[in-house]
Amino acid sequence: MEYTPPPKPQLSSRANAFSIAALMSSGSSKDKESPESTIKPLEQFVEKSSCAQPLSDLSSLDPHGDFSSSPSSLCTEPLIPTTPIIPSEEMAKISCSLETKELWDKFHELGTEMIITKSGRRMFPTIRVSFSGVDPEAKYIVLMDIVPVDNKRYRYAYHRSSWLVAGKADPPLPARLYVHPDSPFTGEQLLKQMVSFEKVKLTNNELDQHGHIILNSMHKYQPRVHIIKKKDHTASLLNLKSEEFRTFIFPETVFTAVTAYQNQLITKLKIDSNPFAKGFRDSSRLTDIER
Amino acid sequence: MEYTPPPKPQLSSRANAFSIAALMSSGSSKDKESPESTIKPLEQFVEKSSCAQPLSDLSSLDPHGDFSSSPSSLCTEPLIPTTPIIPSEEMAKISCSLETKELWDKFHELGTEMIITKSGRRMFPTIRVSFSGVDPEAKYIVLMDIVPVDNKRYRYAYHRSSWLVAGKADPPLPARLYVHPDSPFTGEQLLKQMVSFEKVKLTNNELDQHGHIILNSMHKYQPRVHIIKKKDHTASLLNLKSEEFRTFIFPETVFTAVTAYQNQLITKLKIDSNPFAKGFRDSSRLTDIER
DNA sequence: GTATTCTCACCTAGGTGGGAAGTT
DNA sequence: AACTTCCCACCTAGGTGAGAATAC
Repeated sequence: MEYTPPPKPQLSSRANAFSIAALMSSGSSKDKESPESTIKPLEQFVEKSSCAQPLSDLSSLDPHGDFSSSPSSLCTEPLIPTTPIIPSEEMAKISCSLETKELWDKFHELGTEMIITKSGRRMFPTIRVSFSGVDPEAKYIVLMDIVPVDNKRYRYAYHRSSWLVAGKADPPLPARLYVHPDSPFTGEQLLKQMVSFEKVKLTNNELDQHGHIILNSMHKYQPRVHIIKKKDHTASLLNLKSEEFRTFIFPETVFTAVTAYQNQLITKLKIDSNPFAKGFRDSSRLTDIER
Repeated sequence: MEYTPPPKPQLSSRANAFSIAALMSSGSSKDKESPESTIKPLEQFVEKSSCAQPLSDLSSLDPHGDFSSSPSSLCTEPLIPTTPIIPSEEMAKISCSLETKELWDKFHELGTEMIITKSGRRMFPTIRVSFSGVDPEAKYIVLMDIVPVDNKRYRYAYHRSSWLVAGKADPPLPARLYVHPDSPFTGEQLLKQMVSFEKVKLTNNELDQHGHIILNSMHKYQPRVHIIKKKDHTASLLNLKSEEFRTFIFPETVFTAVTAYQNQLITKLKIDSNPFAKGFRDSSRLTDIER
């Protein structure tokens, strides 16, 4: 039951918060303290997305609903953004697959929850993706963000073990991008190794200074993976328009942010599949007498 | 006594072995398995060094000899390489200081030893440097290597607690470069943050496949730090000639590679200053009775 | 009542030198 | 006799959910 990542070599990752400005100006900024004021809204990316699903279509709460009918973890279909933008022929070739799909599917069947804390909590399962169709000689920036699925707030009805709409969403929080810390990648690297977002952390602290992704508790979210082809001579935010984007969404990775697990089956699956929670597995807990 | 690095923000580092070819072709190769055959001899870099001390002058074994008379950890003097090469005006401005000088000095007084193992052992103390005089807008590759100080093999005379020459050096080993895994750096990053080589590992395994630095046991070595200004359009080994180099040597970081500590005072200083060895400090060891 | 925060035992992952055992 | 290898107890560093305490 414990989840062990497949043998494909992985790139390590380091926690890393980026503003678009820093990203574009240095090409590979590793500064951890990008000032909050320079972080630009997600929409700058969304408008250029080539594979972005209209998020209003993703609002099903039923864990056996729209998402579970998604046949594949490979996102290759160009979807219709509000302002349709056709990717270049070259970018259209790129595909991206979710390496951890099996485990995500198990969680998705139950209704995935992710803990958010003040200091930041990792996601489990981890988002790990592989790319194909990239140019081995080119350089790419790979990043992740997490966007609201709908405009609702939820609560969990323990007596019937299901999620209910509890009202309108809380005010939106500062949108943050998690640029994969090994960016920029060469296309050659992307073809050889999977990209793991294991170090990304989620927080409910609106004033977070660590660059973690800020979410509202009891709201439903969709992680997204973006890839940008980097041009060597682009060195400022102004050149952002000339970058080329693709956005990939894996519907089985949708989750509800919580400060404590609601569904006990989710707790059990986390304990059984996350190596760090091994101490809570039945066989290793001390009984009252042993203690 | 325990050494805590100063508060200046650090860049994390990841283990990383580079061939020059990979370094130059991708700009920032993160491939961990550079084929041995592509690793080029150190001399490609040495010939371009602007601050390389003639290593034959560094052969003193007496821990109170030449090195301790070195007045400063700031290496700014251009020294005379075999083929003198004048650094560009711009590169000549760069200076580099050893952030961990105080601790290195303590070890150097006793005669620093570094453990080498088959699987690779970290250095302690760690080499941590700060740069000044770099161009904030430029990109730099920062790397480290470790070169023999002389052509001798040594042994330790326990009864007199001193090192003796034991003969001629063993055959030289494949020279390896440790490119700092956060390379390339922007000049801006280098001015803000120190560069730490904490992840570099030393091995005595000539067939090492992990990219660790290979050393002969009972030989004396000098670590060196190199900085290369990276030009965006250079993308192959052929362009290496057009890169600009500076090399910095901190004589207080010279050490003898060993498979087990020889000088008990070195062991004691390691135990007292390396947090990972805390278990061996007097106060925390169990007596026979307690055990 | 519901949601959040905090501390804790219990893990993973991996860096230490000691010391026994092995090699040359 | 000198040197190397291997396993080990003991650390650092930090990721888990439980459950009590607190906040709203």
